[in-house]
Amino acid sequence: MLRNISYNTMKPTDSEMEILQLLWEHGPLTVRELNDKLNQQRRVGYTTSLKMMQIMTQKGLLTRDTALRSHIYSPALRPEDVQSNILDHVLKTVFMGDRSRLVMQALGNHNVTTEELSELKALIQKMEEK
Amino acid sequence: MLRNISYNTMKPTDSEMEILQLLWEHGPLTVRELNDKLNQQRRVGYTTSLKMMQIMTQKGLLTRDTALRSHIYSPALRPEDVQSNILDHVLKTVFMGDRSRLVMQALGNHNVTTEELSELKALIQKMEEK
DNA sequence: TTGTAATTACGAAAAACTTCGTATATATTT
DNA sequence: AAATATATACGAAGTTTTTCGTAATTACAA
Repeated sequence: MLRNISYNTMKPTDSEMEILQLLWEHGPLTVRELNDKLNQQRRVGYTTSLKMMQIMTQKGLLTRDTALRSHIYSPALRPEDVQSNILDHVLKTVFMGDRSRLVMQALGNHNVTTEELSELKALIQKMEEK
Repeated sequence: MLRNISYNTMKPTDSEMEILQLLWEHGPLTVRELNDKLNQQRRVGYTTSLKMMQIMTQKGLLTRDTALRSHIYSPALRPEDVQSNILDHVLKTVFMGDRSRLVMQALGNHNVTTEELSELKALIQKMEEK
């Protein structure tokens, strides 16, 4: 259960998402480690990453272990929860609440693997049973 | 066909989306009309709306007819195009490119009407045929 | 016609987000 | 032990977005 997380916290900015992504993917990291990974994507100063992560910790997006000199940061939220919240927001503000339109848009104009297709069919099956 | 539209233009801010939504829904509007509608949702000053719409026009998000004293503003982009662009962005930055995860998330935990279900099935059918 | 209301243009303050420099502390190396 | 390297804290500058006040202009009404 998520508690003490404000609505805004659940809608991270693009820069915050970059950091969350890396932490979700590569587990708990020090600032140094994260900054190195970030710099494989674009040039960012060390203290910039540090400051971002400190702010994100304050906002409740990250937690950190300060036992050692190099603090170790972890994401405070599960990807599903952030994804769900952002998608709801996009649904409301961009798609005027039209969920099937969103899904169509997500599927249409794109190559979908047969694997994805069967996943989808399974899900639909499950929904029809209710 | 979209011309001279930068990547950023296609990713409007939340405030810009509010205005686009109203224009998409209620057709071309004067600043006064739009500001009235906006104020049914939240308190916004008239000149705030005016400035936003002027900036959005400059960015290429809106067009305007200045023939009369009260300029008449229209959206410059079709909802589908903006929606598609934003969804691609969310897919990349929030869902790490995992499209079926996004679709599952959009469908899961929510009531989907039987109508939406058959729409979906039809779409899947179509995709399987290719 | 003179004053009142409504409109646009525009500058700039306010707020939110991003970036970094500097100071300070802690560890490591020579 | 002294010099060097690495870490955190923190203030503040830089950017972008949002908000609004004021001035100038145009229409409308008394």
